[in-house]
Amino acid sequence: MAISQEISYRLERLILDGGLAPEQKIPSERQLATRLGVSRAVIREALHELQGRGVIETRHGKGSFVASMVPGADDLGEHSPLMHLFEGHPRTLFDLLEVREQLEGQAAYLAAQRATRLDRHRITKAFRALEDTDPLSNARLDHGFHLAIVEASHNPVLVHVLNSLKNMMLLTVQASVANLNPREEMRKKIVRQHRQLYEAVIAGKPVIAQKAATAHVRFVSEAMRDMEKDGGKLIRLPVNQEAGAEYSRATP
Amino acid sequence: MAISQEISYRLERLILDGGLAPEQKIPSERQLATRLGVSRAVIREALHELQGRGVIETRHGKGSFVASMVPGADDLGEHSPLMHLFEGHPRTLFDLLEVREQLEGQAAYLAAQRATRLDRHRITKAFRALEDTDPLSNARLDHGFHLAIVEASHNPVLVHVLNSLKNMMLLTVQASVANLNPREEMRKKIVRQHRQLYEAVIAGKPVIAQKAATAHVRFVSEAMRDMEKDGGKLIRLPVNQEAGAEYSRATP
DNA sequence: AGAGACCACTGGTCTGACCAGTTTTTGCAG
DNA sequence: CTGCAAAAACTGGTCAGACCAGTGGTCTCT
Repeated sequence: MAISQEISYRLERLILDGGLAPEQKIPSERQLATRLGVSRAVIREALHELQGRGVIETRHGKGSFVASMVPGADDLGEHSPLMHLFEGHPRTLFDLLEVREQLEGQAAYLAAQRATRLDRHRITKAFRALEDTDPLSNARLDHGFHLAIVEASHNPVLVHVLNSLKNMMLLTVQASVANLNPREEMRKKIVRQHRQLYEAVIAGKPVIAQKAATAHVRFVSEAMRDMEKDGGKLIRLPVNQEAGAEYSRATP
Repeated sequence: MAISQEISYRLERLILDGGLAPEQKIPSERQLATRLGVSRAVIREALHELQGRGVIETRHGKGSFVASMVPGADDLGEHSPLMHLFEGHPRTLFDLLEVREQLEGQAAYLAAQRATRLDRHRITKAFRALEDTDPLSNARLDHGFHLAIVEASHNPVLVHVLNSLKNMMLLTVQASVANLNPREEMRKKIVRQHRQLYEAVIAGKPVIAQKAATAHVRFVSEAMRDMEKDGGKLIRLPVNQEAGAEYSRATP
């Protein structure tokens, strides 16, 4: 098999397995060439192949980046993959949460089944960090906790899809906790939900973990819906890559 | 835009518009380079892009060819382009199915809840078409049926994610039915599962519909796992053709 | 006629150079 | 010291020419 193919496969595997997060920059062509001991031409051909598959995006003068959406899915268009969904559809956020509810549940289920000792350690660490922190920096830690569980599911597809959904959410409104934490009473409920989820996963109880996770997402979802109904506007972020990119970078 | 991109687009349109037939040979790299007045490197990059998209296939010493739509008569089965997903990491396909199982279930659940009269009509139409058809063209109809249900969920995110997953599957192996239908006994089981799913959705029974959908995907998944265990090769399918393309087009 | 050497294709890789955007560093002027 | 513009040091994009490695036809010699 051609070297360029092997390289493109290796890179794709790396990305699919979650080794490289969406929006993350991959090494420069010259670096890859040197590091893998091949010419730059081969690297370029491999990258073009991944580009054709929609796995990466390349920008002149900047570099190549892991595509933000599910690989193989994008129609390779010029504009952002899912932006058309957001035009004047107030439901979209809740559509996202609806799907997330399901997948977070599955992730929790699988994590309770499959978590290794290392996974449990990571989850515990993330949970502890989340427990004793000021609400301001909570968003990132909240993400870290859920991410640890998702990764413990040992399903790279699940990791990738949920990561994509989370990034999509960040493009529309700020993460859940930032919107809800201001209300002390809600904060307590969420903390309790986190604890239930945590304990179920660590104890290896799939069904309970799944229910805890779905209940948590649903709770957040409904809380947001209530907020919006009360006229409280959800915090909207500018629709550029900044938020998502920075968020990704900050949570490796 | 990069020249290599322009060329890849030009070639792709040429192929899709019928200017080049499947299995037909594409001019050699050196010829294209001379004729288009660019270096051979950019031609190679453009071709690799098309290769990544599954539009063409390239064989050392022979040339590049428009990808065939018919998977049957391929001698490439052994070292097929994307089998790498199985080498040393045989889980990936099943990771996909694992997630699909969950989401198809949710889609069925929501469809049973939310399907409008028009949705039911569409689903019924797709189901009827699927019922009385020769197994050869089944793959497309199978997609159509499931798609109708997913769309009836009225959750655009769900539609998009499932579409993505299905496209990812098409990148690795042909859709379920094409691989399983050859065994008459399995075909019957699948038909029965489809009927159960159909009736539950139309009858507006979410829980039953969900169970039918997840059971169906799981059945297919396990059947594929068995096939692979038995040494049976899964059939590969070019990406851009028929089922995949139509599936994408049908989700505006 | 058959077998094998040969040659003219094909794609695959390498090298090193230069062009074109982007970001960082530098260094001078205020 | 600050501010800002020039310069340097990145990034990917393109080009040229060379050589290696498979494929298939031809042509000769037996």
